[in-house]
Amino acid sequence: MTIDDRRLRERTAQRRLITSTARALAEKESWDVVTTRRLSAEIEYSQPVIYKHFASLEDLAEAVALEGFDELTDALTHARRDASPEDAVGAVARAYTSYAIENPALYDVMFTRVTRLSFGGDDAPPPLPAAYGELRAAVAMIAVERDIDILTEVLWAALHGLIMLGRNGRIRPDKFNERISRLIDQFSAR
Amino acid sequence: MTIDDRRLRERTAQRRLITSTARALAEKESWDVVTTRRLSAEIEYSQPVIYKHFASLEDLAEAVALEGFDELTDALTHARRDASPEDAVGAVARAYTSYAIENPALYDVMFTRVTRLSFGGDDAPPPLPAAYGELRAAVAMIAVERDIDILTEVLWAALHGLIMLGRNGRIRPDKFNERISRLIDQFSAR
DNA sequence: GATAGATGGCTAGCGCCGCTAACCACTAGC
DNA sequence: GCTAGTGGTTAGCGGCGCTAGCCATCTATC
Repeated sequence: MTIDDRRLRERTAQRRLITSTARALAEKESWDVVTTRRLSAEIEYSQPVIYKHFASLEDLAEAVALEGFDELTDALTHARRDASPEDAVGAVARAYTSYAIENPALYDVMFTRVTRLSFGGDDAPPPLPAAYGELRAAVAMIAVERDIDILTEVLWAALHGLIMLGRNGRIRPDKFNERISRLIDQFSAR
Repeated sequence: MTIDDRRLRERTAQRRLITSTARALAEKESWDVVTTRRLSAEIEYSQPVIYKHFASLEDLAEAVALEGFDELTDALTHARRDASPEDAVGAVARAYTSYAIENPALYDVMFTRVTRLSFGGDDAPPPLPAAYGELRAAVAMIAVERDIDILTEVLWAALHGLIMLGRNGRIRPDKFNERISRLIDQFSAR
């Protein structure tokens, strides 16, 4: 089966070439330029090759987004592990926003471009509940008598909102850290 | 000058026909179907007519978005006026989310599709700071010793995040009111 | 080692998109 | 009644996502 092994290896390598090139291109320029023609030029294969791996450009974006959720979960896990229980929420929140800011195009595809991915149902891809779980575990440290899930969702929404509004110039570009601190303060209260 | 008057009237009427048709079409189906061809069919004029009013489809979307900010400001103003000072933040927050949920496509174009609109600079179109001002005025009622702008920005981000995450199935579809209540509670603390 | 089939990749093209050039009918003013 | 100008049209350019159909090369069988 070594021949089939090699073929599978080559196939997955080509798939990774496509996703990583798409991601890099989006990060370097924008998702708008990630077209099948441009992408095929970047990977030095013709357009139909892309469709051997993904049924549509939307599917490709979804695959990239899932990679992002894996990475994000890793970042949150490390942040939580390296912090004391009472600082966990703050550490995780800062790790979350850092990741979003350092990978704007990726964050964009994770939360704005791809809308098919759902966190809730039983059919949710594993990386999504995993990322949520990290956030939730940190929130649990300070929840006291409050509903952990409600609190997690609200905190998450606030972080997401700060990132999105900040990105589009809807709130002042500076003062980002002040806002995060204020947010954590408010959520630690009571 | 009655002839020029009539011409101006007809011209602004046609412009309004375009923007309102675009908005209705987006709300009925999606912004994806608001193409120059489809839109021209809906308004029963040819494509180039659209370009007599707007330099690009992006400009048209921007015009629709600005209408949205005007309406949103109105909604917030009324909510604040009809509430007691201590309930103002909650009332405005609920009015904000209601407006977003009742006009999903419009909210989408205001905050996601159109990214050129900036709130901060001196060149910001009036409707934007106006909407922000309403939110800020409500927050001022409960700010006590906290920085009003920081607090407003964080609250706004949280509302925006709740709307966006809720819309894409990233947080549980029910429990929306619980989250808003939790948010207001946390921000009223201290 | 020749042959038949499967595999990986290509070219070409369909129907759409945003946007524009060029033209035409009609209106308004002298 | 002629001349401008205005409001509208048709036709087309380059680019888009996606697919049909073809070809070369590699694999497995005899």
